[in-house]
Amino acid sequence: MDMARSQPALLDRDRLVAAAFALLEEDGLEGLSMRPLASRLGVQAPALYWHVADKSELLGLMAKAIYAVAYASVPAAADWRNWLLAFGRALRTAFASHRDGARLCATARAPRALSIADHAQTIAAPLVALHLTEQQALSFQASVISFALGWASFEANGPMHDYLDEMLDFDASFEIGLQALVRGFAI
Amino acid sequence: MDMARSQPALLDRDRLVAAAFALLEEDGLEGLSMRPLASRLGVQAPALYWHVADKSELLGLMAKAIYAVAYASVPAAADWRNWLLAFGRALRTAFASHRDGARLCATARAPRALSIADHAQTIAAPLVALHLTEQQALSFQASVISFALGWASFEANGPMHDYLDEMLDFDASFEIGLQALVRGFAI
DNA sequence: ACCTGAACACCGTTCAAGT
DNA sequence: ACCTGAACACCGTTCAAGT
Repeated sequence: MDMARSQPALLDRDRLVAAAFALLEEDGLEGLSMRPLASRLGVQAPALYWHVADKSELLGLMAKAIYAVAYASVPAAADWRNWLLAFGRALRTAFASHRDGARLCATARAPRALSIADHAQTIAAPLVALHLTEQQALSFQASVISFALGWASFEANGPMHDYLDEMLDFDASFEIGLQALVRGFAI
Repeated sequence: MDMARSQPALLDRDRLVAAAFALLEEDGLEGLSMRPLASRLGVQAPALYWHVADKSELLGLMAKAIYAVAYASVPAAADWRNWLLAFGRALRTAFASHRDGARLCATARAPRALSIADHAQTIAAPLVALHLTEQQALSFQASVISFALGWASFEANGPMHDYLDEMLDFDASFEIGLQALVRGFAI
């Protein structure tokens, strides 16, 4: 009835996270605060706390979304090494696809997992399908994530980037490191 | 003369950074703020801005100190692979030796380097002495730092740590990743 | 069930002024 | 040269109260 209120419709976690990403893009991680986020959603700041326990939960949801994109964009692979290579590249892309994405993921506390064992299985699944044990799958994945996250952190660090840019080919060196890592895993 | 004022003596950057580390240990990265830091030094908050341009410079100095400890603790090595292995372990130890050390280093912007070329040479020196080119030295080091920083970030992430602790041996998996990485570098 | 208004206890930083 | 006092423009979060 009231078409004048063109704004909100529904305020759920998904809209909240989407608006948070938009704000992140515009103002960076330091600009991502509750009051501007609320006003972007046509609402007062305390309203956000109905949908989310606190800011750190929001950051956790954002990090989770970034990882989800990376996992989803790994194509089917012929063997576990190729899966890990594609996963590493997908992670780097996912971190770089949002302003301060790497810093966000390095800062964010992991969202409380539902069932621990279930979740581990889900994460390990694509590698277990390619004949790794669950232990190996988790261990190798942890290494690839660490490498990609650390690398993306450096790349996004302004002064560090400018400093290294003159003597380092970021794309080529990332590729060298990733391939060294994945090739070095023994089973 | 005035022994009652047992406090400050001198307020220089070194005392500032030392106090900041002490505060970090007690209250973590979110507790590291300018007013408590100042009062710990027996001074008002604005006084800090005489010694440091802003908080991000302070964080940069802290990160630099952590890296300096890691570099200094790498023993002489017989070849560049062993140097990189020792460096990777030293980094992990250095990050873990302060509460939120990894998050601090992932967040901090690099301090403005003096002379770019000089600094690169200094950093590359131990590896160049072991017969790598400066390009290789910087590239391989960047990969090892990325891996160690990313790994330490995970390890320090409370929920993530608890979640993975049941099915992952952190020490062993770090060693596997580091060795895979360093062994994989070709020259 | 979902949101507002008002408040609490903080932040980082600037700047005139003191010594 | 080094520091204080006071202020500005913010924070995250709680909580009673509204609808």
